[in-house]
Amino acid sequence: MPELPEVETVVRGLRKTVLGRKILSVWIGKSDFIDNPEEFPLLSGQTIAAVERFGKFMLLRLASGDEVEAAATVEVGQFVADTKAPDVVREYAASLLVHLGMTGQIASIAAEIPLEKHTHVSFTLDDGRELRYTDARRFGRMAYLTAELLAKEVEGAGADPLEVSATEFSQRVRTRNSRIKALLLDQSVLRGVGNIYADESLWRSKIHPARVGSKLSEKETQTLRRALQDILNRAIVMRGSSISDFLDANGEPGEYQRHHRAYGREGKPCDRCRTLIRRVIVAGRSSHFCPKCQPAPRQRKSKRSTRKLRKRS
DNA sequence: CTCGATCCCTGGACGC
DNA sequence: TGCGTCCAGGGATCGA
Repeated sequence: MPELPEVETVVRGLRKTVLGRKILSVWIGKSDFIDNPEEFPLLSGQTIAAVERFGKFMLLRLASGDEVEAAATVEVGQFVADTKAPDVVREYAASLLVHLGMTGQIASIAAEIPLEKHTHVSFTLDDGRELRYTDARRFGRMAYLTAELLAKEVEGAGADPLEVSATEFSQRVRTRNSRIKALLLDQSVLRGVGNIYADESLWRSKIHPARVGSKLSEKETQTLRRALQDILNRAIVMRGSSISDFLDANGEPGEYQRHHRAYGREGKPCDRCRTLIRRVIVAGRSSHFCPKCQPAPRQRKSKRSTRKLRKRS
């Protein structure tokens, strides 16, 4: 599932393949994952002036006519820190927002190659290729946004986990009574973290996923922040984790899944203490952790000590 | 504020 | 071979 490192990997790939390309026409198949498919014809004639990442979102910045020239000065293939994105947003009149959801893929494909079964959007480009969006489960999202709508979209977004300061991270985590796993996954707390990197960073920092944010010590909180940043950076270098069907913009898998220590390792020995990794549901998501290295919190306040087992008919 | 439940969607794993 | 069932999960939404 594409999280920050996977999205960053795709973005870097797209910068090499579609930056500066002009969109000639748009084809849409199924459109129930698109906010405003009826506006997509407006993309025709526009040029992809920049490709940016904002949390798990990708933004294809569009320019028409005069704007193209100005946009030509945008640095190519260079990492663009996105902490200032809310400001940068207004420099483009329009943007295409793309969220890969669980199974989304986007890439520049030679036009003569037949569409795949679940390709739902295809942009014809001026280099004879097509920028295609493929997404079997359609948990992804696309939207054509004016600068104004994009600003609204981005409003209230969490901090960039790679840029967040020690102070801000602490403030965002230690003032909350939610469990840390939920906080890490909450895009209004941090933008870009998903299930894999939440579990990996908690394992690294030896924090149980059900611990409550406000009950973490400052030291634990900063250990977590450093672990998260280090893991995300390493994952980016390895071009993300290929679980299920993540492929980058060149159709190639990432390598970071080989380095997972908790995620997907239920029943396997912890790399630190050999205790078997466990999987439980926290915040509605499966959470992998070492029961020894990541001790469970005392107890959570609950109305009934007996928990109801969900019945299945 | 925080929680759990539910829904969206489809492929893949598994049981029979 | 084929069918039914369950599960995965990001995010929105709703009621408690």
